[in-house]
Formats: sequence, structure tokens, C-alpha cells
Amino acid sequence: MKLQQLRYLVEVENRGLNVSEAAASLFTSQPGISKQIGLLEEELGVKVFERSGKRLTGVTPAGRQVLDQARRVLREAANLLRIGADFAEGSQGQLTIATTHTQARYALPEVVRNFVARHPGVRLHVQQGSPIQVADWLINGTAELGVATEALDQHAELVTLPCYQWSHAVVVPKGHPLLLREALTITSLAEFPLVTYDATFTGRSRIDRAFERHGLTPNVVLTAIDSDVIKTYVELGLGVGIIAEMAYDPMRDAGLAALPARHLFEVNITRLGFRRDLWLRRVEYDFVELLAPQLTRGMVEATIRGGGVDPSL
Amino acid sequence: MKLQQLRYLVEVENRGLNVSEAAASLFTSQPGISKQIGLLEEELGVKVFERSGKRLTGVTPAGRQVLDQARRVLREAANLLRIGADFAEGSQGQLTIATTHTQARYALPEVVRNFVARHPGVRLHVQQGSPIQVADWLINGTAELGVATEALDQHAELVTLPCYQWSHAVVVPKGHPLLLREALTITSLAEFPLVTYDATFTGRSRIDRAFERHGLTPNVVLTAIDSDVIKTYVELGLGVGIIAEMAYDPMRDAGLAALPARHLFEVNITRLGFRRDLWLRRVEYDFVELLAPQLTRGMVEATIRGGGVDPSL
DNA sequence: ATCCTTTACGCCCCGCGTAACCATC
DNA sequence: GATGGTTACGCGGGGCGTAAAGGAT
Repeated sequence: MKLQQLRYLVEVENRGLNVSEAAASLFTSQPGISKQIGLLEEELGVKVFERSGKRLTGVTPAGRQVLDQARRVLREAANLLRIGADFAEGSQGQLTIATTHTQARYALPEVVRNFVARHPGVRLHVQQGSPIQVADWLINGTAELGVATEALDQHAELVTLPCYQWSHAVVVPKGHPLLLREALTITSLAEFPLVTYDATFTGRSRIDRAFERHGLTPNVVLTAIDSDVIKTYVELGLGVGIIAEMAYDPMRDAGLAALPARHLFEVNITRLGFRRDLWLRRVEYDFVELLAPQLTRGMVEATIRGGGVDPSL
Repeated sequence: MKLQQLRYLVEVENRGLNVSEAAASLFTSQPGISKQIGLLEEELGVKVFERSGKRLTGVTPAGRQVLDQARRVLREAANLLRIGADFAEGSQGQLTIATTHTQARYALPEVVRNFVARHPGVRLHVQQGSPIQVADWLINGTAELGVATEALDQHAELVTLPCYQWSHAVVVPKGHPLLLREALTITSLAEFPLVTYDATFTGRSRIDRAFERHGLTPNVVLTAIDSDVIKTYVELGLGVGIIAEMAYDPMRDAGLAALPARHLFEVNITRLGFRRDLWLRRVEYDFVELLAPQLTRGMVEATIRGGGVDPSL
């Protein structure tokens, strides 16, 4: 068995069982791949692919297991290279963080600033997407670390750790009638048209749940994935905004007033996530500790070993 | 990077950093190993071994990580072969069960009988040792499955699942004064010389704890790893025996009388254990289900994924 | 008829073995 | 000097490329 053979297997599946395409993407010849796959199947004593004549038409049950396992072997082998890169002096490498708009815009800048100051040689990528995309990128290896409030804890492949918690805030144009009320209630909120996040973003699930618990149907007139878009439309008078509290800046958002809404919605916990079987370099541990000082290297390692039972805030 | 190179690395460490010995044990040449290790170190950009001149004198910090990771890669690669063997038709393979005397003698025979009837082609090995040995054998790959009451749950590498529970029983020669007492108490037991298991065997820890809780110091005059030895000496009148209840057979042990001791000692839970990262073949799942019917394939798989949090009895 | 895989074949790299050399104890 | 590791070098297997053949749609 050779690692090459496993790469061939996996790439053939990734390319929809098209050996020629796999060959092209690996910059090698198509017969070479066919040959090696044949040899591996012979060594294992099992056909990985179903064939009708000479076409590959599917994956056998055994092949399913073999392919999954092959990916695992390759991931562990890739970790070896990461270990090398981490310890090799001089080499700096790069680090990709997957995250959502809210985190990228309001929580991470300070972290990133500190990180690049400490690691001037590391090329840092911040890749922005939906929470689901963030989880996918972690799983398929596009990004090493993910920061998001939603979706990360839905995957057994990922370890997640609580970073910090935050609440929603209600934002309205200056002079809005809500500002005259004594106390902000969920019922009074439901009287107004609302502007808030898209379904899978930034604690939206908790917003919906709060209304649901009171038997209210909120009138959401606009959803965005982006606090700035929400604030813009609130300022235009389209409705009352519900955003993450850290997205309100009294200076910058001078046309708006914010009302704390901690008592209306469940607290949100923003989580750090990464593949359980990813070997973390020092840069990753460093970034994590800058992001959330309580997540020391020892803490994180204990959680990885401990089977994902994290010490929730 | 080649799998061979990883094997070389690991074998050199296993042989105490002696390349020549490693070469001999792998049936290859010593210069070949030196060369390949050098190439790998170059590829990783990191020295794995410390050298004083030409001798290997130690493992660098990076090398420690590399070696651990190399073993992981090789284990996952070995799993691929297991998958092949499991699905390949005709091939039967072998299965090694590590266990203690008590289990091997009293609990497993029925299981083994059923197993060999169902899998006549599988070569079944039952390897007997101390609970600590059982755990070691599982960790180093000597055995696939382990069955023991002690020690297995001390290791993060192992998944353990409860199989069945049992209690201790007190055995005495016929006509012994204890038989005249109304109720068997821990205090009355402490009056007599005792014969029971060795420190790390068969629930001995719970026996000690029961006396300790009552502030008693039992007079243990003989310890054995083996219920039959204990019974033999009890029959000789050396003392009162405390053994696992299933080790008493009224027919075979006609010279002895047994007193239930369920109320004196904590219940014991015999556990199944195996390496978390071992891919289990159908034969292993079959054996497990014969051993403990509640441990279906689905249950076991859920526990592996679930991070070792087992649904204790 | 076209696309794609397998078979055939030859080159060349590279892993391995032998032999010689060298360092440490 | 004995043990053990590195360097040197040549052989042989095998991985990969090109070319041709053979199924499947």
C-alpha cells in the first residue's frame, strides 16, 4: 500500500469517478492511476469501485469504507507535514480563519491586529461565509479554525469551544416611539416591522425562539447577513433592528439609538471550532488564546482528548 | 513521504534508537534505513533524532510529535488492510481476545462456544493476563478486544463498554462457623483469615474498599490471580474465600459452601474494551454481541463516535 | 462514433543491498 | 578495537508515460 494509491482513490471519487479528470488534476497519466487502483484493490482483496465493463459506475460497500479510511490516513499524513512545518525554523506558513460577517467585522479585528503583530511572517487569511459554510470549510480542510455562533456544534468531526458570550441589542432611529416606553418588552417589539439577520446567522435562531415562546409572530420585513446592512435600513426607517450588541457603535452609528435586549433573547455563545483530527500548530494555539484568553493550550488539548465535552461558560 | 519511512522511524524508536537492530527486525539493510530517515527529516524540515556525531542519542521535541503522529498514520493504514480482509470473501482471519482468568474460565466459554460455531474459519485466540496486561495488549495492538473488570477505563485510547455486572461471593469449607451465623456481615468476615484475589484483579479494589469503609483491616493470608487457586486453599482450611460469584459451582465445588455477598461489596461491572482508533471487523462486532447482547453494532458505533461516554448499566 | 478505461511496453527513477569509510564508546 | 552510522555505488523493481486496444453509451 502506498500513500499515492490512496490519493488516487480519493481523487477519483472527488472527480465523480472519472479517472481521466483525476489524472489531470493530479498532473499524472490516466493509465497510471488505473493501474495503481487495480493494484491496491488486489492488495486489499476488495473492489473499491463498481464497474460496468470499463466504466466506473459506483462505489462498493467495501469501497465506501476504504475511501473513508483512505481519507483518514491522508489527513493524518498531512498532519505530519504540519508538524514539520511547525517545528522547522524560519518557516512561517499561513493560517486560514473561517468566520461570519459579525465576527469578522466586530470581534476579530482586535485579535487579528495582535496576531499579525506577534507573527509578522504568517500569512493570515480570514474567509467569510455563512455559519454552515464555516463548518464545511473546517471539515473539508479549507480553513484551520472557525469562529461562529451557529452551526459549529452540529458536527461530530469538529471540536468546539466557547469563546465569549454576547447578547442582542435593538437599534432604532433617533426619536423612535420605542425610546419613549419605559421598558423594552418582546411584545412591544412585535408591534413594529423588524429588520434582522438571515435565518442561519448570528443568533437568529434565538431571536425566533424568543418570539415563539410568547406566541408572537414577528413581522420581519428585511433580513440580511450583515449588521451594517441592517443598520442602514433601520436608519432609513424601514423598521426596528435587532443586531448583535457589539455591532452598535455610538460614535459611528450616530443616527441610531440602541436599547439593550439582554433580557429578551437567550444569550449567544460564540464558538471556536476545528477538526478534531487536525494537528494544531503553535500559531493556531496562539490565535486561539488571543481570541479567548481562557482557552489556553492545555485547555484546548484536554478538550480534544476529552471527546468534545467542553467546559461551557 | 512514504509509509515505509514512517515504519523505519517507529521501528528505530522501538529498538531503542538502534538503527542496525531496526534493520534486522525489518529484514532490510541498515544504510537503507539511515538514508530514508535522513530523507524524511529533510522533507519535514525537522530532525527527528538527536545525534552525537553518528550515534542516535535521543528524540527531539519535534521528533516526539512526529513519532506519535507516524504511529497514528501507520495504525490508520493498518485499518485499511483490516477493512480489506473483512470484506474480502473467503478470507477469515483471526481474532485475539485479551482477558483475565476469571472471565476466561467462567464467563467466556459459552461465548467462545457460540462464536466458533458461527465462525468456524476464524482462528480465535484467548490471551490471558492481568487487567493491566489486557489494557496494554489492546493499546499496543496485540489483541483486538479485551474483557476485564479492572483497569480498562483508565486509558483515553480505549473505548470501554459495560458488558454485565456481578457480585462477589464468600466461600467456606462445609461446616464452617460462618455458616451458623444469621447474616453475613463485613465485620464477621474480618474475624477470619481471608483468601482472595491479587491486588489488581477481579474486583479486588472493591473488596478492599468495603473493609476500608468500615475501618477494618482484613487479614488476607493468601492472594491469587485465580479463583480455582483460592478455592483450593479454602478447601484446605487456610481461610475464608472471597471470589466472583460465577466462580462457584455447587456441583464441582462440592466441598465448599457459598454465601452471597452482594450486600457487602460494590457491584462489579465487567467491561469490554478496544482501541478507539481500531476499525472493527464484522467478527469483532459479532463477538461483542455474543458477549453482551445489548451491545449491538449500532450501540458500539455510537459509543465510538460519542467520545467514550458510555451508557453505563 | 466518441469517450473513457484497460492493456502493453519501455524508460528512468529510486529504494535497497554491498562495500568501504568513519565516529563514538 | 568493537559497535554502530554515514557515504558511495550499482543493480533491479516499479511507478509513470506513451501508444494501442477494447467496451460503453
